[in-house]
Amino acid sequence: MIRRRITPFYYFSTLPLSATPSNQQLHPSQIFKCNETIMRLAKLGRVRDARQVFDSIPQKDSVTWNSMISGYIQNGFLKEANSLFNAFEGKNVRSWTIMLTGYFKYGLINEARMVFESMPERNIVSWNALVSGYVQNGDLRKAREVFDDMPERNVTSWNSLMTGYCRCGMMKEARETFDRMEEGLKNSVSWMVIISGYVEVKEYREAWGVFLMMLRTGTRPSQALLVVGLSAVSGLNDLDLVLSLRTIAVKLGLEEDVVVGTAVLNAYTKNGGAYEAVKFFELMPEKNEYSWTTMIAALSHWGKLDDAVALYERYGENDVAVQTTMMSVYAQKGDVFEARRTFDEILNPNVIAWNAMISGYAQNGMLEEAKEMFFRMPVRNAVSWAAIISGFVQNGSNKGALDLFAELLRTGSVPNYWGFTSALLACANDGDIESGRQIHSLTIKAGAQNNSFVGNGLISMYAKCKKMEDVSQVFNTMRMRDTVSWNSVISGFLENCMLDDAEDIFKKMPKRDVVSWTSIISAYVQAGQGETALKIFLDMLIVGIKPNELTFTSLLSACANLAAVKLGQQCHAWIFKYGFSSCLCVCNSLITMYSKCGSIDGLHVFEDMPERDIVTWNAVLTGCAQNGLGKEAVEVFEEMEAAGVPPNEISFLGVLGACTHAGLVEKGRAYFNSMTQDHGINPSIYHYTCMVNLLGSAGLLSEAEALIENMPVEPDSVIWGALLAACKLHRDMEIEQRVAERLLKMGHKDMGLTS
DNA sequence: ATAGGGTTAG
Repeated sequence: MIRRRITPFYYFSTLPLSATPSNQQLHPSQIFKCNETIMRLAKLGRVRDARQVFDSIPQKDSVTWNSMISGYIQNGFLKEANSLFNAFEGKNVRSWTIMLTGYFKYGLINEARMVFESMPERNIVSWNALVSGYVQNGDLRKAREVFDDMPERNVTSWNSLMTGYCRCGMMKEARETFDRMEEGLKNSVSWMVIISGYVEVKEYREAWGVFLMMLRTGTRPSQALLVVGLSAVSGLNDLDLVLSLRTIAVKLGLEEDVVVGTAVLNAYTKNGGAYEAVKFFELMPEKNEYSWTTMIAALSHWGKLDDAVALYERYGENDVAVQTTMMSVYAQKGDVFEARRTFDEILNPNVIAWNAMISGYAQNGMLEEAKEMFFRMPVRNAVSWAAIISGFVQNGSNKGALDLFAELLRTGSVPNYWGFTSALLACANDGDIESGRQIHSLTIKAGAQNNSFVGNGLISMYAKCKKMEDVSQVFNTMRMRDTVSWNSVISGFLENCMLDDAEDIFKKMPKRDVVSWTSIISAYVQAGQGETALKIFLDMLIVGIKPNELTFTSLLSACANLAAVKLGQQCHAWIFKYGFSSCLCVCNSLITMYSKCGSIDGLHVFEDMPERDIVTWNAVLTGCAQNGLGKEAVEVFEEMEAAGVPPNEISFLGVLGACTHAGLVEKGRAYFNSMTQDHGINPSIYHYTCMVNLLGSAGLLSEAEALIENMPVEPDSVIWGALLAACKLHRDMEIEQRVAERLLKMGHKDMGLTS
């Protein structure tokens, strides 16, 4: 919102207005200046001031009238625009065209069409405005109809139609239109529309192909085209291409240009060129808020949160985009108060900033605060809905999410597809088929059922509720079926243990992506068919799909279960090749795989890791313990504590097992006691079983028996079995007798074989 | 008066 102020004198200082009686003649150049003032004021949102100038002009020309009408339209005053239009006796084609675009701008398609029909004369610009109006309102059929009916067409007509196809993701039609254009007719906008259209639908190869085509025609790329080319390259994962575009930029004298520079920076960050990006950023001769935002956001995406903070402190200025990025950095660090402080520093927070704050709270489990912000924010959009509802879903409060969804319905708002998708996710998680069906019918009422996101949400919801007939029904009637839809059906079948059906769909789908391949691979891993999983993985490499971290995690778990260390090593090589050797979860799986295969190579992985989490430490710890390296495991545990990583339940299971192997009874006791005392973790039955093993193997059988008798959890057959085995080992007939009786009572006759 | 262009929230 732009606040209206009293018009300062200097706006009129060039005009003789205040001193001039309104009937005095103005020189044409003075009228020209007045007209300019009207346009400038309208652009600033100061329509009333513009109107004052308008009224004070004694002889208005057609530009004066048209500027004022257009000024009203720009600021949403359609009624005023219309009455001025009606009052204007000398209206010309331009006046009519302004009204036409005005009605289209606010979605009043019928009114716009009526203006067009009543026009006394039309030129090519009015026809183009009609095409573009339909395009902007998403009515491609009408746009095409008008385009075909036009008496003549120029480059703008063609570009408008193409823009329409691109906005609807109809790239085939867009390309046909582009190819139908005469070579000489194409201008830089035509190239831009088609290239950015491909980028929009993530068809970066195609986008880059067209860019190269353009270079071959000898077209000299403008600054904007270079930027679009860079955005195409940013999806291709090829740093050499970035370099080649930089070379072109140098040739065009645009290498120092901030906008081009920021696009280069962005391309580096999106292509995994972390080193290049940082170097380029530091050497940029001019940086603006866009450059800083891009660099900080990239650091944040790479998980280098502290570097992001450091860079922000270097920036030292206030800019909404930079601050918004920082809010999400702080939220990711778990420092939600710093995020809030940053938000409070923003002078005029926009929707994006509000949304960042909402999801920041939601990410940190502060749902009440998120909700408070949500209801307090001045303008809500699609993301606000998604943020708050999915915040509730992520915090396990599916009911809360659905209540919120209902509350939003009560406010009379019609949810958009993001709102629907989040609500459907809540139903899916909750297995709430009733609400799911209700939302399904709401999507149809709202005309959102053809949206691919909504459709995919419906598929997942029905799949989670085990309603596979409904899954098929939704899938078969979907208009916009994308790879995600196919993938959702596959994972639906897999969740319902229908591996054959899943494979059937996998074979039928037109375009398989990483997710499709990975889900089918992990399905075979989970079904215990590691060899098949590996075979499918090889097929995936052959067809040229780049695996992701999840693919490798699944694969490694297959290797681990097969104890196939050779294959595991082969995976390790692939992981290097595809650049996942620093990925936390992949490294964690590698460690687990090596230790389950009885190899110590996991320790090398561990040593080279740039960052470690609790899972990493536990993997090494239990790996050592399971491979008989009891002493080493204890060392790892101590190292972990020294590194400031608080141990969890699993760490204690590992270290207690290690103590048993190494015969460290005292140490084991101390760790067991520190669990509750120092870490506030209540020992589970498994921890007690570890203790029984520890005491039992040391021959402290009565102490072990007492421990079982006095523990706060119900003993099971496993823990008694452990004690029984220890009794047999140490030939303690008395306790063995008692334990055997206990086991017999529990209905287990031969527990001596366990443990 | 009609067509296009770098960053940020999920």
